[in-house]
Amino acid sequence: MSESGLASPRQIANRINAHVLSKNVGTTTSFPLRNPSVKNNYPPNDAAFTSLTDKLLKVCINGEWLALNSASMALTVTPSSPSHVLPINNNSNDSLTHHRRLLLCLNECKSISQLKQIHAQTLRTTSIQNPDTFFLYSRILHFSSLSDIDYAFRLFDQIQDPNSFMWNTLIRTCARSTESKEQAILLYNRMLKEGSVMPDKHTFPFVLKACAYLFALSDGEQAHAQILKSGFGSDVYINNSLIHLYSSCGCLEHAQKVFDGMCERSVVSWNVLIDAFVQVGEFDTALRVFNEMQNLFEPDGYTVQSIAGACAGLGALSLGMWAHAYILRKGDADVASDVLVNTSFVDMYCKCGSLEIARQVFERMPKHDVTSWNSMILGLAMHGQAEAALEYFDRMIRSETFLPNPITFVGVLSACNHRGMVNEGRKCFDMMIRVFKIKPELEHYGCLVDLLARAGLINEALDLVSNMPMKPDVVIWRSLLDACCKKNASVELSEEVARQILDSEGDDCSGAYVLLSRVYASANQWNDVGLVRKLMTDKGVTKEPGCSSVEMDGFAHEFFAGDTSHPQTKEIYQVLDVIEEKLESMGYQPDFSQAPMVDELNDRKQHSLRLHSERIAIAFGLLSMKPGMPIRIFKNLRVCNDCHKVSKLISRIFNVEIIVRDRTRFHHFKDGSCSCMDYW
DNA sequence: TTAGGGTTAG
Repeated sequence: MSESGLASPRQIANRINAHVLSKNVGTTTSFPLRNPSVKNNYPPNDAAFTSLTDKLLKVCINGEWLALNSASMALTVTPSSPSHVLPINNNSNDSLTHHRRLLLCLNECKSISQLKQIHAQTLRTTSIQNPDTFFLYSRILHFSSLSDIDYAFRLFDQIQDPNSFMWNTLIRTCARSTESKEQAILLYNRMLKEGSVMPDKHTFPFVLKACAYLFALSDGEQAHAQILKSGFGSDVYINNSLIHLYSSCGCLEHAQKVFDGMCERSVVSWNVLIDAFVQVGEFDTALRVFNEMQNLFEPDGYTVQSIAGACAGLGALSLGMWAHAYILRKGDADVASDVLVNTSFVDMYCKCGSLEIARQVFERMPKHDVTSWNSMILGLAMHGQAEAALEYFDRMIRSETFLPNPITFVGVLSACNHRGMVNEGRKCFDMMIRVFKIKPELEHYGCLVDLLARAGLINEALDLVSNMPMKPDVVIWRSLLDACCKKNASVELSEEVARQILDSEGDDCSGAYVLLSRVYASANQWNDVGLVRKLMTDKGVTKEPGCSSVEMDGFAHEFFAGDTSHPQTKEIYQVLDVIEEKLESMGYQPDFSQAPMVDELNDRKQHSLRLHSERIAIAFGLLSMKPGMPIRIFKNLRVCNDCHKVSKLISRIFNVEIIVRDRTRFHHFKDGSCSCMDYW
C-alpha cells in the first residue's frame, strides 16, 4: 500500500490479472449475473400483516382488523382505520384489560412526554413487581430508552429482578447510541456479576458491537470466552459480530479464524469479512473472498458497497462498473436508491477516473446527505475541477438541507489548493470558522499551508504553522520543504524544515533526503549533495521505484523505468522514438529539476527521463488503445515535472486524452494542457 | 430484542 491509501500499480495488476484469469473473461459484461433469489412467500395470502410494533401485530382477516401480541391477547380494531384500536370487552375494567389499554397507548404514543404520562398512569394503577405487568414495563423501558437513556436507567433500577429482555433492551440501546457505548459493556459486566440472569444469544451481538466501536479488544475477547462457555459458539449472528469485532480491532487473522470455523454462514458473514479486507486496504483479498462468495450467496447492497470500495482503492473501473450494473439489473429499488450505496459508487467513479459518470450517479440519486455531497466535492477536487467543486459546495449550502462538516471543507480547501486559488482558499477557511463554527483540524491547516507554500508565500505558510493550535505533522513539513525546493528558498530555511521531517518521520524519510539533496544541488553545494546521498546509503534509505500501469481489455500492463520486459517492448520503444522526434520538433526542453542523478551528464539524465515508467506506459497506450479512447494510467509516485510537461505535449501532438492517477490526485491531459496548477 | 455500510490534505 502507498501511504495515500491507494493501491500500487503492482497490486492493481495482480488484482486485475488474477480476477480475469479466475473468471476467464476479459470484459465487464462477461461477469456472471446471478438470478435474484426467490423471495419467501410472506405475507400469507389469507391475511395481510402489518407490523405495528415488534410485539403487536395488526392482522386483517376477512376484513376485520385484529391486534395480537405475543401473549395472544386479541383486540378488535375498527375495519376502516387500524389506528383506532378498541380493546375487546371495552366495558370491562379487569386488570388484564387495563394492561392491554396501557399497552395500546404505549404503541400509539408519539413522544417521550406522552410516554412519561403513560408510565405515571402505570405506576398509579399497577405494581411494578407484578409479574403480569412485567411485559408492560419492558415496553416502557424499550420506548423510553430510544429517546431518554437516563430515564430508562432510572426505570431499570426500580425493577427488582430484570429479565434478560430488559437487560438486553438497555444494552442494545447503549450499544446503538453514539455516546453511551461504554455503558453497554459496563451493563454486560454488571449482568454477569449479579448472575440472576445469564446473557443470551441476543445479548452478545450488542456487547460485541460496542466493543468493536470502542476497539475494546480485551473486553471483546472476554465476551468471546463467555460465548464459548455458554454454548453459543455456533450462532451465526454472534459469529458475525465476532468477525466484525476482530476486524475492527485490526486482528484480521482472528476474524478469518472465526469465519473459517463457522459451520453455518450467512450473507452477512461474507460481507463482514470482505469489508474487513477492504478496510485495511487488502483489496485483492477482498475480491478473492467476493469471488468465493458469489457461488454461494446473492450479493446485497452491503456487498456491492464494499466491492465499490475495493475498486476505488484499486482504480478498477471495469469491475466497479460491473458492480454498479449488477445492482441496477437486480432491480431491488431499495438498494438501487440507497444513499450509502450510491455514495460509494460516486466515490468509486471519482477514484477510478470517471468523473462524468460520478456526476451522473450523484445527480440521479433520489436522496443526498452530507457524505454524498462531500464525496462529490472531494472527487471534483481530486480531479482539479476546483470551480465545479465550489459550485457543488454552493449548491449544498443553498439547499439549506445539510450543513457542511469538517470533511466538506477538506474537499473545498483541497480544490482551491489544486488550482492555486489562494484568495478563495483563505476565504473558505475563514468561512468555515466564522460562519459554520467549525474548528479547523490538522487537515485544514495542511491544505492552507500547502496552498500558501505552493503560491510562494512561504513565510505566510510558516507563520500559519507556528500559530497552529496543534503540532504540525510530517505532511505539513514535507509540503513546506517541497515548496522551499521549488521556489528556491534559502538553504538555511530548507535545512531547518528538513531537520523537522527527519526528527519526526522515523523510518520513512526518503522523500526528505531526496528533496534536501535537490536543495543543495540547486545551490551548487555538491559536497552536501554527496553527504546526503551517503547518509541515505548508510541508513539504507531507498527510493520507491516508479511504476505505471495501464489497463487494457481487463488486463493490467505494468512498467518500471527503463522496462524491457513487456512482450511488445520493441514496438513500444519505436513509439518512444517517434514521441522523442515530435517533441524535439516542437522545441521541447527537458526539465531536469527533479531528475534524480544530479551528478550525471545531461544526456544520461535525458535518457533516464525519457524512460520514466509513465512515458513507457503512454507509449504502450498510444500503441494499443482504440482511437478516441482515453489512455488511463496509474502511477505509484507523483508525476514528475518533466513527465507532466511531456504528457501535456503528447496529448496535443497525438490528439489523445491521457488520464493519470498518481499517488495524490488525477491529471487530465488534453489539447496540450492539464487543469492542475501543481506544476510549474 | 440479535450481526454488516459511505466521504479526510500531499
